[in-house]
This record gives sequence, structure tokens and C-alpha cells, in this order.
Amino acid sequence: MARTAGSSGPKTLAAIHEAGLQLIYAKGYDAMSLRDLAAKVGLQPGSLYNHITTKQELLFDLIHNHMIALHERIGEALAGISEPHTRLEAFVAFHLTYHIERKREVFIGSAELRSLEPKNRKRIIKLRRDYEDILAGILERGVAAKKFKVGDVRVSTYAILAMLTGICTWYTPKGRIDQDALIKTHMRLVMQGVEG
Amino acid sequence: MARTAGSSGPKTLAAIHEAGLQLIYAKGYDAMSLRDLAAKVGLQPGSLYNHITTKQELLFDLIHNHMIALHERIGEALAGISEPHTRLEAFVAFHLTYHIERKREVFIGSAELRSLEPKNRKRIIKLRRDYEDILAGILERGVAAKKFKVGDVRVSTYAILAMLTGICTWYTPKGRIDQDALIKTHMRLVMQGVEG
Amino acid sequence: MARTAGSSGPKTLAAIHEAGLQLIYAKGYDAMSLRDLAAKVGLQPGSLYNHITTKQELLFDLIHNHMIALHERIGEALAGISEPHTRLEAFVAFHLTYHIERKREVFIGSAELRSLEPKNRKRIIKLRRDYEDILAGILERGVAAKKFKVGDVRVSTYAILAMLTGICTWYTPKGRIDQDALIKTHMRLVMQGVEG
Amino acid sequence: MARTAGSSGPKTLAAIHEAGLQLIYAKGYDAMSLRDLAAKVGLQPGSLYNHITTKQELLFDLIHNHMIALHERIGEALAGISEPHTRLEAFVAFHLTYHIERKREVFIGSAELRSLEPKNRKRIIKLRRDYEDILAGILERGVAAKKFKVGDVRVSTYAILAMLTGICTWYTPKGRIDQDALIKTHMRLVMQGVEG
DNA sequence: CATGAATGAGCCTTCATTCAT
DNA sequence: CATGAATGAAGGCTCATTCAT
Repeated sequence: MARTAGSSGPKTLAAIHEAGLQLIYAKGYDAMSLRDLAAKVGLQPGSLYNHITTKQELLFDLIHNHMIALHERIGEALAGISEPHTRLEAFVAFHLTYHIERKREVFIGSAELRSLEPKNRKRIIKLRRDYEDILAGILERGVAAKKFKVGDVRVSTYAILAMLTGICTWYTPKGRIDQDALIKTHMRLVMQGVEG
Repeated sequence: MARTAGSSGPKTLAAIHEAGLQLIYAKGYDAMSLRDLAAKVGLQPGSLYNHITTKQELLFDLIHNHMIALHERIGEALAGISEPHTRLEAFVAFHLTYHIERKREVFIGSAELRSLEPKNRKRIIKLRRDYEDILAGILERGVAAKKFKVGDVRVSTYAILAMLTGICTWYTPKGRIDQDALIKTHMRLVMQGVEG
Repeated sequence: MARTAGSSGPKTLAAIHEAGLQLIYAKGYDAMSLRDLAAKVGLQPGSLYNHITTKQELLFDLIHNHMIALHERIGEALAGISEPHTRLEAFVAFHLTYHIERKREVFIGSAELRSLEPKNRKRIIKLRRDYEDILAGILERGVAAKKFKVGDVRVSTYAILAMLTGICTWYTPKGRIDQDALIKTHMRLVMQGVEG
Repeated sequence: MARTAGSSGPKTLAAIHEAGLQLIYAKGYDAMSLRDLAAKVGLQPGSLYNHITTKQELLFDLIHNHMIALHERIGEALAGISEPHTRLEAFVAFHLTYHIERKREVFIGSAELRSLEPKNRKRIIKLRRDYEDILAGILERGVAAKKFKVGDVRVSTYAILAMLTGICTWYTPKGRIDQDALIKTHMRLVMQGVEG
């Protein structure tokens, strides 16, 4: 049969990405079959290959797109801010906001790292490391300027990131807590935690 | 062929559990095949079924055993301590120590929750909730006694747990950081973070 | 590899059904593996699943198709005949002819009832009961009209059906007996057997 | 562990035979696993091998025992009877009675012929043929003596045996029909069917 | 004799992927 | 571009059977 009326390449790819996010978030990469994915998009499994190259490449694209966006947005969020306190606050606020908005991408980006082929995994880990370094840099300069006091900087970086990223695993916008309260609570824990 | 000379049920089961932990930690539950597992233990795949009932049940047992142990040990760790500060310190120290020692169990216990059947998942989540409540209780009583000040107690509980549990994803005993430094760094972040 | 040149769904399904009849007739449902079946059709085992849903469903379809055909054909065979003797003769002639032509389906339909899941089994038994009732009805009306005399009608129904169906287990067209003689011999046993 | 108090070789074998009859009758030979069988007898699967040599041999024994008994008993039932009518009546009465009493053995003996290895199958088929010949002989001598009239003798033999044996598939002693009525109904069908 | 632990073969089914149509 | 039919590999699990204990 020929192409369904109204279908179009880019739109279909976007639908595949969206369906992929949902399914991988819900079931995991291994547990999602391309049959599941095709069904959700309204295609036969074979037709997916007009839009993606392999299942693995799809996973990589999903995570990679997210990491690139993360870098772009953190750049914007910190632009023009130099004072350590303000900079850390901006980082925390941005990180939480972004991780709430895109919790599926974030969750997949960490939970499915294991499912990436070594080469792909390395590329993502490099990007993640770059992102971690932003926070590490803030802490370092704050410590150097006697504004912050922490134990080990790298450990503190991981600890803070783990704390902030944790919301992906439990936050739902329908819950009791609104986003402001969420940010305030975390902000206090972080800012007091690094205080000199 | 029949029973191999020297084989024994409990020993084989222990070997299966140990190999299961390693493989699920390294590859994920879905990605671990029972053929992998059997090979690691030195058995034919079918022989596993003399010791486990299903792959799913093995996963559940691994996680459940860990949760039960966690509860036993936190009980011992907090026994006889009532002052909120000291209690929180004891919690942090215990949690980190245990999570370093049993990072595979802990990691699996959270990453593979998704892979548990609903009924099994519910049982684990209940146990996890009970554990979370211990920390929440400490914070609450600390706040009530004006020893701590936090935003939302439940959110702070999740945030602190996420932070402390994070080490499972990156810590290796062979690294630069020794366990003492690790605990000190986290301890400072937490204790200052909740300070009034 | 992809679709083989010239392959077509309906043709392949028909080939699967034909091969299934042969194998189940020869070895039994349990003893027939889908590997056997696939090999006979010239496919890889997994490819069967482009045409069937499960092995069990295949068995059901084979039997169900046969029962439906049986009902259609007996309807045609008896249409317009009302006198008990003539009607019974028509029944006997049809039943034997059909059971010779489709001995594999008939044999499977009774020998493999055991292999059907309860729900499927119930559906087939219902159809079989409807068919039995046709003969029972003929006998009943014949008895009421004093044309036949039998002991218990239901028992006689079963007995006659068992007798007529029995040929499936031994008749082969290559044998000594031609189809006409076969029908005559059975016809005499039945018609005299119910005579008043 | 050692032998259970009170267990004893021959008793255990009898229990295995009884359980085997039940299970094979209910599920079929292929569908019955030795695990099922062992469980029903209260043994571990491996222990069965202290009493049987193989699953196949068990099936053969079950069927063979039955065939031997059948021959012994038909001999007794016909002893001293020579007149064709009386002899046929005795055959019918015996066959029905025996097939009601031992419906599981009979059913298995025909349904599971397929499951016997060629060599075993041949032995059983030989015994069955001998039994068929008894009825064929009665008919033949009846026809020669102008007491019976049938179409083809061999076909009539098969037809009558199929009819009489059919009860195994539906008769249960708990039903509406008592054994006497059952025999009377069949007897009339047969005796009238072969009447000159 | 019974047990429990093992083997090795095999089973039904699912899957990512390919390609003729 | 989409479909439908195919591949070949692999997956979880069951089974008859064996034999050290």
C-alpha cells in the first residue's frame, strides 16, 4: 500500500521520538519492542526503518538531543552571571525547572546509559561530564573566593546533582507540591549546604 | 548427567544470587539472559530451575533480601539514639556505608523496580516507603524541636535520600576518594542543609 | 532477510494449515513441534507467526473450520428430505463420504479435543453436540412415526456416530475396499439396526 | 533421605501405573510429564526410575497389560459357546462390560498408539488384530451358516467394534443411563444389524 | 530405595531487521 | 513511504533422564 494520506516525513519522525520517549520511560529500552513503538505511531514495524536507522540509534538520538538542549539552555541560564552565590542559585533553579519539564528525557538519559553501545555511551558521558563541570566550576570558584565551603568539590558536585536530579523519579505535576515550593526547598538545602 | 560431585543446593543458590547481582548491575535485568547467568555459575540454563522458580522471582528475591537487610541494619544503627542531630548523623553515616558496601543491590533495587511485576513492585515500594519514613521522621522531629529548618519535609527527605543514594552510580573503592572523606563531604552538605 | 519473491500471505497460511493437518494427524498435536511444521512449509519457525497467533489457535482453527464445514454440508445433504428412512440414509451416506474425504480433520477433531484450552474446547463441543442432535432428531422422529425402533435414542445416536466415524482410523483409499462397498456395508448395519 | 516408612516396591509400581492411567487418560501421554506423575505418586521424579525403565516403557506396559487381560477375559467369556447368535451376544456383552470397567486403559490403548515407538506399536497392533479376528470369525461363521447377513465382513467387524468401543469416550457411571440399558441398546443395534 | 542436583535437547515465542511489492 | 512476509538469533522455560549422596 502507498503512503497514508497526510503523512509526512518529519512529522512521522517526531511522532516516533515522542512515542519512543513514552515507551522507554515506561518500560525501559530493552523491554520496548519496535512493534510496540510502531503500534503506538500507527505504522507497521518495517516502516519505522524509513525514519530511523536502528533501535540503538533511536535511543542515542533521544538522549543526545536532550544533552545538547541541556547545554544550550544552561548556557542561556547562566549568561552574564558571575557572582558564585547568584550563579549557583541560577544553576539550581534552571536544573530543577528543566528536569521537571523533561523528566522522561532525563530519566532515560541516566537509566538507559547502560543500553547504549560503548561508542555512543562515551559520547553521552562526555557531554554529561561537561555539564557536571559547570557545577564543579561554580563550586570551585566559590570555594576559592571563600564564599562556599565544601568537603571534596567533585563529590559535592555529584551529591548536589544527584539530589536535584532525583525529582525525575517521583515528581508529577499533579501532586501536592507546586513547582515553586519544590525549588525553594531544594534551594535551601543546597545553598545552606555549601555555606562557609 | 546427574548431580556433580560436591554440588550442593545452598551453595549453588548463593552463587546464582551473586552472579545475578553482577550481571543485572552490569547489563540490566532485561539484558541479562539466563544463559548468561548459567554460564557465569557454571551450569546449564535449565539447571537454574533447580534453584529459582523464575527469572522474575530471582529479581524480586535479590531486591527483597536487600530491603529486609536494610531495615534490620538501620534499626541497629539508630538504636538508642534520640537527639535529632545525632540521629540524623547516624542515619547519614549508616546509609552511605551500607550503600557503598552493597551498591549493586541498591542500584538494582531502584533501577529495576520497573522490571518487577506489579505485585512484586508494590511490596518493594512499601518497604522503601517505610525506610523513607524513618528519615522523614527524623527531620520532622528535628523541625518540631527547632533543631532543623527545612522547606517541605517530604521533599527534603527525597532530596537527601537522592543525594546519599547517588554514590551507588559512581563510587568505586578503587578511586581517589576514601570512604571517610566521602562521608564527611556528604555529612557537611546534609547537616548544614537542614540547619535552622 | 525480507519477503521472498513470490511469497503471499494466504497461500502460506493455506500451506501451514495443510502441513498442520498432516503432522497433527501423524504425530499428534503435542508431538508436532512448530519447527517440524515450519520445516514442512519451508519457513523458519518464527515466520509462522506472520500467519498464526499461537500453536493452540492453529489447532482450534483447524478443528473449527472443519466443524463449520461439516454443518454447512450436512445442511445441504439433508435439504428437502423429510421421510425418516430417506433422511437417515442421506445422513449415513453424507457422514461417511465427508469422513472419508476429510479423515484427518475428523480424526484431529476428536483425538485432539483434549489438547484444546477449555474455552476452545467448549466451543467445539457445542458444535459437535449440534451435529449429534441432527442424527438424534432423525431417530426420534422415526421412532415417533413408528418407522424406527431403538433402545435409548441418545445412546443409539452415539453408537451410530461412533460406528460411522470409526472409518477415519483405518480407511485408506488405496485399500481393498472401494467407497461404494464401504457405504453399503455401513448402510445395512445402520438401517437394519434401527428397524422396527 | 532414605525410603519412606511403609513404602514397598510392588505397591509403588502399582501406584505409578494407576497414576499413569489417570494422567494419560486426562492429558495424553505427551502432555503428562514424569514430574506430574511423580507428584501424584508422592515421589521425586528421579525416584520413578527405581520402578520403571522409561516413560515409553511405562506407556507400553499399561497398554500391553490391558491387551493381555482383554484376551484372557474374552476367552473366558466365549468358552463353550458355539452357536453364532449366542456367541455374538456374548461378545457384545463382554466387550461393553469390559470397556466400561476399564475405559481409561481402552481409551489410552487406542488414542496413544501413535505415541508408541514403532516396535512397541507393532506388538500392540498384532494383539489388537487378534482380538478383532475373534469378532470377524464369529461374523464369518454366522454368515456361512446363513444366520447373519452383512456386507463386507472385515468392514462390519471394524464398524461394530468402533460402535461398541465408542462408549469409552462418553460413558460415565454417574450418568442417566444404567449399564443394562446401555447393553440392551447396543445389543439391539448389533443383532438387528447383522440379521439375515 | 529416595532425593536433589545436574545434563542437554528441545519447546513456543519474540525480536530487530530486511526487502519485494 | 508503507506494507507484509521473511530471516536468524535469541529468550525463558520444561523435560526425560542420570547419578552422587
